[in-house]
Amino acid sequence: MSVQAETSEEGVYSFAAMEAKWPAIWDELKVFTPLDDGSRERRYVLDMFPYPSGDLHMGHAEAFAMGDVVARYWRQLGYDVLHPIGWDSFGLPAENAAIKHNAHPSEWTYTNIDTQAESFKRYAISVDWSRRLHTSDPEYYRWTQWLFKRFHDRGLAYRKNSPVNWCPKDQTVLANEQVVNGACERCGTIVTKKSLNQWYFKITDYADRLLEDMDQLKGHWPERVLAMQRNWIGRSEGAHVNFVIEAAGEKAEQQLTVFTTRPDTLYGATFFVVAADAPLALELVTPEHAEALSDYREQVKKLSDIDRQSTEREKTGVFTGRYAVNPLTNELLPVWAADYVLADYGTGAIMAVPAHDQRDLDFARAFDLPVRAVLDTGAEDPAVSGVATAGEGTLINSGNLDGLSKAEGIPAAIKILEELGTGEKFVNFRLRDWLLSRQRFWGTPIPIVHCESCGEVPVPDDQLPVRLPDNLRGEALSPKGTSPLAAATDWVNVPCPACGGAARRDTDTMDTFVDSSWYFMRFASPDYTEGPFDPATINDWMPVGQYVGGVEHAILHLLYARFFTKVIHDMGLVEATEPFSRLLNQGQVLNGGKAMSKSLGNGVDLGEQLDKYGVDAVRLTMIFAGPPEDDIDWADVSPSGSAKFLARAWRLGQDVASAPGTDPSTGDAALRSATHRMVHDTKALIDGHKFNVVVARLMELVNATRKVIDTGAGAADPAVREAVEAVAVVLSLFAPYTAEDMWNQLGHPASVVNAGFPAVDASLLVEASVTAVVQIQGKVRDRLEVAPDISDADLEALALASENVKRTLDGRGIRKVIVRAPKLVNIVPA
RNA sequence: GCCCGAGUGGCGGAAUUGGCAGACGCGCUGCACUCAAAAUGCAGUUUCUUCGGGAGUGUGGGUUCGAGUCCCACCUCGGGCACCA
Repeated sequence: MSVQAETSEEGVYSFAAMEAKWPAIWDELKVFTPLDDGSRERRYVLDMFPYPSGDLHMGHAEAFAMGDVVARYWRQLGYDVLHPIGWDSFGLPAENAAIKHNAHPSEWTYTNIDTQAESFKRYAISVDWSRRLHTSDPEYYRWTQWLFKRFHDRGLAYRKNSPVNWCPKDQTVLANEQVVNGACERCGTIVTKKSLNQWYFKITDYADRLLEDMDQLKGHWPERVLAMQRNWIGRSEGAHVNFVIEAAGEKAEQQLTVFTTRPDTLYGATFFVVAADAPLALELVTPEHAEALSDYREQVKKLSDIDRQSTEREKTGVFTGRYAVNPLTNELLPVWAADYVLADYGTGAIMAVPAHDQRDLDFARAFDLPVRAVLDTGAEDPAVSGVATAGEGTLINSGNLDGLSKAEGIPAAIKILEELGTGEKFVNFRLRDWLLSRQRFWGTPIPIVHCESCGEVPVPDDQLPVRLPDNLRGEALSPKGTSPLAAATDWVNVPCPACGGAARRDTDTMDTFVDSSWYFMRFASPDYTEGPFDPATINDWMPVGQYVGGVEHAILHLLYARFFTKVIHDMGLVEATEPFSRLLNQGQVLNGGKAMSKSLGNGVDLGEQLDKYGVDAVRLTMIFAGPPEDDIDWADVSPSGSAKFLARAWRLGQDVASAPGTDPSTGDAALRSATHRMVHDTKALIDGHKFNVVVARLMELVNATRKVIDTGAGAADPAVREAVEAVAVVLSLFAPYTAEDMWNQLGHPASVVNAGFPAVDASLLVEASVTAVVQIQGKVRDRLEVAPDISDADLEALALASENVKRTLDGRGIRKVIVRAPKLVNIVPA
C-alpha cells in the first residue's frame, strides 16, 4: 500500500512534501543548537556514536529514534539540550577496504561518514550538526594522545611483556574484553596466545571504584548491565597466605603466596598446585621432574582455551618434586603443576583443599591424594562421596579454629595468619589491565619514541598530534603481525625528543575503544584547541543525562568510558565521576525472528522503508512496536499502520476551525479532560521510557477528537483546537515532520520544537462521572455510574440496592462489605 | 553449575499503591463508498456457553474480601558468567 499522494495538493497528507520542506527551515532557525548561555537548565542526551560502515541501517534507525524522543521531550520541557553526533571513525573495516581497493583508509571512512550524515539529516534526528566530530581527525586524536600521555605520567599507561590474546585473522592482539568464548569479538576467529611486549592501561587500580560507584547508577542503568559489569570486575574477598617451598637438591627454599577465599579450611589443605603454563612452574620444578613438566606444558599448549576451560574434562597435572609447608601445621604438601589453575588469576598458585572444593577433589581423586574434611556440614565425607562440601558447617580437625562456623572461621584464620606474619586479608579482582596496543594502521598512534639511551620518551605536547603517514596505501597496510607503520621508515625514524639521538617511534596504534572512552566530553567544546575540552563549560554538560545504545557494549565501551571518566576526574579536569547518569539499551531489529544478515538474506533496507512509508512512519513504528529495550521483529510490525495513523492525526489539523489562541474553557468538557489526561500521563510515561504507551495514548486522543469533530461539538469547538495542538506537540517527539506540518496548519510559526509542553489543568484530570464496579466475592456483578467524589457510605448503599446484587445474593446474608470509593465495592456473603 | 531478565488473545503489546485483564495497534471477518479494486470510513474480534453464566495472564500451592501484580516450589525461554581458588 502507499499512503503517499504524488502531489502535495491541499488536504492530502504527503510525507515527501514535508520531508522536502522542513529541514531547511529547522537549519535556519538553529532549533537544535543549544543556547549554552546558562539561561536555561542544561541537559545532555547522547546516542552511542556510530561506526561508519556503509549507510545507516535499521538498527541505527531504532537507536536514534529512541534518543531523539528524550532530546525532543527535554526541549519541550524547556531545557537547554545538548544532543550531538560524531563518528567512531578509526578501525579495521576501513583498513581492510583500503587494502582491497588500493586506497587509503580515510577515503572509505570519510565517504561513508558523509553518506551516513545525509541519511541522519533526512531521518531528522534533532542533533546540533555544528558539534560533529570524527575520532580519526588529527584535531581529535591529538587529544586522545594528550590523554594517553597524562595517563602515562600517572603510571596508568605502561608496557609489559606478557602472554596476550592474539587474533590470527586480524593479525593483532586483543584485550580480554574483546575475547568472547575464546574467539575474537570482531571476526569470530579462535584466539591464540602469544608472548609480547604491549601497552596497558592500569584499569585494575580503579577496580574498587568502578564497582562501588555503581551504587550511583542503580535504578538508572539496566540491572543486567550492572550485573555484567559486577561480574566482569569479579571482586572476591579472602586472604593471601604465604607458603614456604622447601629446598630440594640444588633448588633453594622459596616463598609462594596463594589467594584463597576459604582461609578457614587451611587445615584441610593436602596439596598445592601452581599453574602449569606460568613461568613459576619452571622455577619450581626439580631436575628429575623437569622433563615430565615440559612434556605436560607442550600438551597444555595444544589445547584451545575452550577445551581447557571445560569443566567436564578429567583433571591432569604433574608433580614438581617440591613440597610446600603449611604455615599452621608445618605439614608438607606436595606441589603439583596443573592446567586447572589459571596463570593470570590470583597469584597463579593455590592451596588445594579437596574436601571443600570440587575441583581440588576431582584432582585429588585422579592422583590419589589425601582428602581431609575440616568442616562438618552434616553431609557425607567428601572422600567417600566424591562431592566436595562448600556450605555452612562447623570446623573440625582445625586446632584453635575447631567449633567455629564457616563465617566465624574465615576472620579467625586471617587473624592467626596475621599474627604469624604469614598472611593477610586480601581482596582479589578478576578484572585485568586493559591491553591497548594494536598492530594495525588505522588508529591513534601511540605518542612515544623509543630511544637507545633514554628509553620510552613521550612526544612533547607541542609536537602533538603524531599524525598517521598518508603515503601508506593498499597492500602496504596488509596485516603481517607487526604494525604496518613499522614499514614507513621516514615516519618511524625520528630524533629522540630528550637527547636528540637516533630513535624510533612506537609503531602500534591504540585500540579504538580508547577513542570512544572520552568523546562524550569532547562534545562539550569540540573545537577547543587548548585541551581535550574547555574547562569553562565541561561541567555545564557532564555527566550525560541520558545515554542510549546497544547492550553489546555492556562491558567493553561502558567500562572503559567509566574508567576514563574517573581518571580524568582525578586529574582535576571534570567534576563527574561517572560519565552517564542514565542508560537506555535499545533492543535489536530482527526480521522473521532472526537478526538481519547477508547470509540469511533477511535484511530490510532502511532507505527502501523510508521511501515507501516516510521517515515519520518508520520512526513511529520503531517506537510503537514495544518497550525500547525489547527487540523489534520487523515481520510483526506495521509501518503502513503507522502511516495511516499519522495521516489521521494530520487531517485533524486540517479540520480545526477555530483561530489560534482561542480560549478552550468553553469547549467540550470530555475532550478537554481527555487531552489534559494524555498530556499529564505522558510525562511519567516518557520518564519511565514507555514511549510505546505514549503513542497509544496519542492514538486514543486522535480517535476521540475525530469523533467530536464528526459527530459531536464539531470542528469549531475550542476543545478541538486544544486537543489537536496537544497532539502536535506530543507527536513531535516521535514524528517531527508530521508534527511540524500540523503546527503550521494550526496557524503557528515554526517550530513546534519550541512550542513548549502543554500546561496541565489539574481540575480537568477528574472525570464528570466514573464507573464503580460492584463485586460479590471478587466477581463483578454490576457497574454503577457515580460522581467521582461519592462517599463510601453512599456508594455502599447504591451497591446494596442493585438488582443484580440482590439476585446474586439470593437471600444470603452479608458478612462484610469492602468499599473503595469511587471505584469499587466488594460484598462478601455470609 | 552460578547470576540476571522474561512467560498475558492469531500477532506486537497495555494494566501507579494488589481493585473492571486484554488499552492501543496489527491481522482477520462483515458492512459502506466503488462498475470493480486500492485507499478510506464504520462495526465486530480471549475462550466456552443450554445466553443465566462459566473459565482464563507458564504449572502447582499459599496469603487476601480481592492476585497478571505479593510469598513458596517448579517448568520453559532469553541473556550473561563459568576449572576465577
